[in-house]
Amino acid sequence: MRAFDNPASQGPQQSRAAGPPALVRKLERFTPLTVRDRHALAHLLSLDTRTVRSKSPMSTGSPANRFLAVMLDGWACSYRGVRSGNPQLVACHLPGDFCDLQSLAGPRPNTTIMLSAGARIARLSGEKLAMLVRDHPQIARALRLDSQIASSIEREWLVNVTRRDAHARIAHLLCEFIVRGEAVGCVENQHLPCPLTQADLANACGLTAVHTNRILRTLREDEVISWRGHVLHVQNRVRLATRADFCPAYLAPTTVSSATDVDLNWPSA
Amino acid sequence: MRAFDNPASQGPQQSRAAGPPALVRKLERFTPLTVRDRHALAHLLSLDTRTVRSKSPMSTGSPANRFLAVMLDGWACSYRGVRSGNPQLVACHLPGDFCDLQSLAGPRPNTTIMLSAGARIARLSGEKLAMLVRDHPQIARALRLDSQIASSIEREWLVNVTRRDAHARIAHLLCEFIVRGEAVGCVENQHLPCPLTQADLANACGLTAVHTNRILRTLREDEVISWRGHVLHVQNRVRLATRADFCPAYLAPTTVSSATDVDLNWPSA
DNA sequence: CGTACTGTTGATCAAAGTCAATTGAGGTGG
DNA sequence: CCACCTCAATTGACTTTGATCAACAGTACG
Repeated sequence: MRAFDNPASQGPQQSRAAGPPALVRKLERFTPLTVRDRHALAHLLSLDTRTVRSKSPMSTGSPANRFLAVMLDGWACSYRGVRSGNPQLVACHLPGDFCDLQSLAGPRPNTTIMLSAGARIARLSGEKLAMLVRDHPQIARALRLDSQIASSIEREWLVNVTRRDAHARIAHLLCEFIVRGEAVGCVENQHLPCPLTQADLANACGLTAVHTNRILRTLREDEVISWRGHVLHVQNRVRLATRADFCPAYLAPTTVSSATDVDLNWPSA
Repeated sequence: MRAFDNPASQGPQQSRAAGPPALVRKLERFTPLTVRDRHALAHLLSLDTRTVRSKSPMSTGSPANRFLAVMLDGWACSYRGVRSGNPQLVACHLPGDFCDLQSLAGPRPNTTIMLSAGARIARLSGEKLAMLVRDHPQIARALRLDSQIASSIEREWLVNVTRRDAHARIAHLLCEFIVRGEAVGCVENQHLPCPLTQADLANACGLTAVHTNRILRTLREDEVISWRGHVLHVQNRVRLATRADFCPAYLAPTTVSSATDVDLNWPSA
């Protein structure tokens, strides 16, 4: 079996309704885009797409021909391996997310990116991306804000695993998923397609799969969430957020006066 | 007592010998700099400096007048507070490090940066930084690489607290400090000035101060390290690295072909 | 010279890990 | 279409790591 189907084929399970690409949808939350912006972006995301049938590792291209992946559909997970023990899940990439901007510069040591079954990605060369941000300042601005959020999320994960008990960790991660999913239109009626296994969830939270299972059980028994067939359903959002000590501020763009925004945190060559 | 002494004064304890600023030294490890580059950088770092006498929080400026701090001497720590419990130490800034590039865009929610006693910083406005990277492409390139490493470190901390036991966590953090310290010329004969308290160390590793203390004791008893008067001394580096499962790859710049380096991961406005 | 951190040690306890066995579901090949 | 195989989920019994509570010593600094 090939890992990739032919570029034109569709994944077995669509987790997003048709419409603008998730990335476009997300960026428009940050800054208004012109029709031209939206068009350019959508076009770029349609040039070189791939769909995987089953869960499989993703390459970021050869050293000479590196590319950046944008999630169109399905999820990806970045794992960081260590000598002993399970790999650590360090990031989840939902539709509309970049699979680690930094991977353009080269693969990170000891980390692998796994695509969920049925995931669809768009591949972007560095040149294409550079052209895009050069010709579309609003998109560039939105991308900066988005990448700030991505780094904010990584930081929150660190806080999550160190400062919260197992119960709150799981709850917090689920809250994050729901909010991120909403931002890209993946949530319908509190239902979010989520291809992670319980072991993944455990690895993200620094717990064992066994313990994670028990916690999910109590969340189910308390009718806070249910999780059947790779779909997370949040039944009682308030209770979930309370248990998680969840504060969504880290997922919102830092409101930046346009004066200080220009070109600062992203020095260009 | 004022938090800041007058700009020209020296801190009470110099942790670095005189010479080029730590930042210059660090950047030169990435890419060769011209005399002009070095000069511009050193000049910029001399324009607006501050020294604190005692441990104190650092502001990143008013919304209208934000600045970026570069460590010249001493350390800074970024703490992320949570509702219940100790703040989490999310990053340490050694001489030559930026105190969170992102802070230029605005303060991060719930995080505070503390300067160690005797720390000296240079303050950089966004405009100044933008000019610098525009006029000095080699510096810009080095800054990109450096910021990649900074993000790599944050990721490693996540792995550290989730995938290693208390003993290895502490050892790993100390290994990191030594390697980072060496890169900026702060280590002399395996001695590194380190203003952290045991409680800080504990907060960085997701442990309690009590437990951290016990672990430091065993490390001392085994003659792996000693830690007296805010100076860390690594007596047996191999043993420390072994206990830590330490692999310094994440602290080294990803070797990047110059073809893919340009302007990609740092889209400019 | 006292006040407030910081470091140190002991005793006890609980949260989460480990080991092990079983069930269930989805995909594969005959 | 069914038998089979693998992976994911589930549950129980037991263990251990590191947290918690408490008290005290050393040290820096105003």
